[in-house]
Amino acid sequence: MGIRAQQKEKTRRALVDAAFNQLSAERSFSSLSLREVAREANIAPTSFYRHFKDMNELGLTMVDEGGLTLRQMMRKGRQRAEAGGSVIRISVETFMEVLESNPNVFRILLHERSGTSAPFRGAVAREIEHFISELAHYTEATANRAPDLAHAQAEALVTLVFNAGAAALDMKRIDRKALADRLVIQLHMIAKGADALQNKREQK
Amino acid sequence: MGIRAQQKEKTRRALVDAAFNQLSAERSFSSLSLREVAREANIAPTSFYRHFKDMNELGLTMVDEGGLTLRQMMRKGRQRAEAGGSVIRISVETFMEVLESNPNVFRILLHERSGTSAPFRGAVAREIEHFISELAHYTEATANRAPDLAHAQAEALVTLVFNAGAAALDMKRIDRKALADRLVIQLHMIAKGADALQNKREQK
DNA sequence: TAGTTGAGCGTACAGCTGTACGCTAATTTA
DNA sequence: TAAATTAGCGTACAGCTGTACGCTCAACTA
Repeated sequence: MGIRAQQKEKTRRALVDAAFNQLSAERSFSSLSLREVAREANIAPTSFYRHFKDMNELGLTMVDEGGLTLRQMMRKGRQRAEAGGSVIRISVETFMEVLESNPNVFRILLHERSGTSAPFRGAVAREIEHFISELAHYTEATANRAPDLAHAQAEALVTLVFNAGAAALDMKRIDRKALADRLVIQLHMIAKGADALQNKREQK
Repeated sequence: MGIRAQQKEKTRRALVDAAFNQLSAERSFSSLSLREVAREANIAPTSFYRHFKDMNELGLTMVDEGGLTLRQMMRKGRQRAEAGGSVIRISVETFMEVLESNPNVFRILLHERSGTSAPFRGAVAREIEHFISELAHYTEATANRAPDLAHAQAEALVTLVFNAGAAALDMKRIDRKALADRLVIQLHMIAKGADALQNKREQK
């Protein structure tokens, strides 16, 4: 890659990172201004346009990175689960770790599901949908679950985990522990309940 | 109440209603400006201050009204449940009805859990927490459930229902039906799972 | 090597924002 | 009835926003 393209990529990253860094409990992506992001990236406001058409396009890029993080998390979780132990507990632990090291990636996925443009919301929804069906297939295979049940189960699971994650983002470590424990219980409920529904069907 | 106080109350309502009316999938509360709200309420921007210190205070008022709606919903659900039938299905139906007739009340409770001030987020969290523990007590009483299990169950339930509600808000009616059906399945999973966990404890 | 490309900059502008200040006129109080 | 209160208004201003336009000069291409 030429010197020029290299520098361009570097600036682009600076913009994306600047945007991620400005996210916090009080600051949602949709409240960021183009100028703020450019400022944080040490770039003239007008130079922003050399990289993105507008803030929305920057946002879509960030959502894509969020999707990437989700896929990496899924892989990591599976690997750990293969080594044995409670799948639920391992999954929650993995999630909490990933959450802690990428808080702002999750802020985008968790908190930006309204108040933004339709394409943006669609992109977020698609990433999460993708994650859910990947999980559903996994459950279908390992627990021999009917497709519709597997999907409902996976969706419930992801909803609970992500919601807990959203709450955990702005908590002290000690409160997170309690939250994680309660989450494990809830996931157990779902697993047991899904088993029960599946058995009931098979008896018919 | 004097003529003066009456008129003041009327204007205040106009402001609150104006704010609610401006909410939509693309427009979150935190993106509303004081001037926009005043404009929609047919009031000079500076007159806003005769009623609220700032937008934040208006927001807190709106959250309070949201809490009121939740409590009314709970009462309505209980009444219907007493008449018999599947509690889960009745609850989902009630929720969907209330959601449909107060979409913007729910937008505040569902989508404004970040990107705003700490007091605001706290208020939203408190309303939802209140709703959860009311539900938990109900379950404790009717299903004779242990307190911690009842709370975990109620929390999971509310999380799933509210999340589904958030998704339903911007869906066509036909998609809502499918969503509601899946939600019913998920709630059944939780109920069955909670039963199973409770029984397991009692056997020990 | 000569010519082209393009990332980044500075200037400029219209449009929006929150809010300070002082006025009016209707209601309330004494 | 006279005085005090106050909801609502208009004007004004500084500070922010997105973005149009044209320049520079380092890197690339032929």
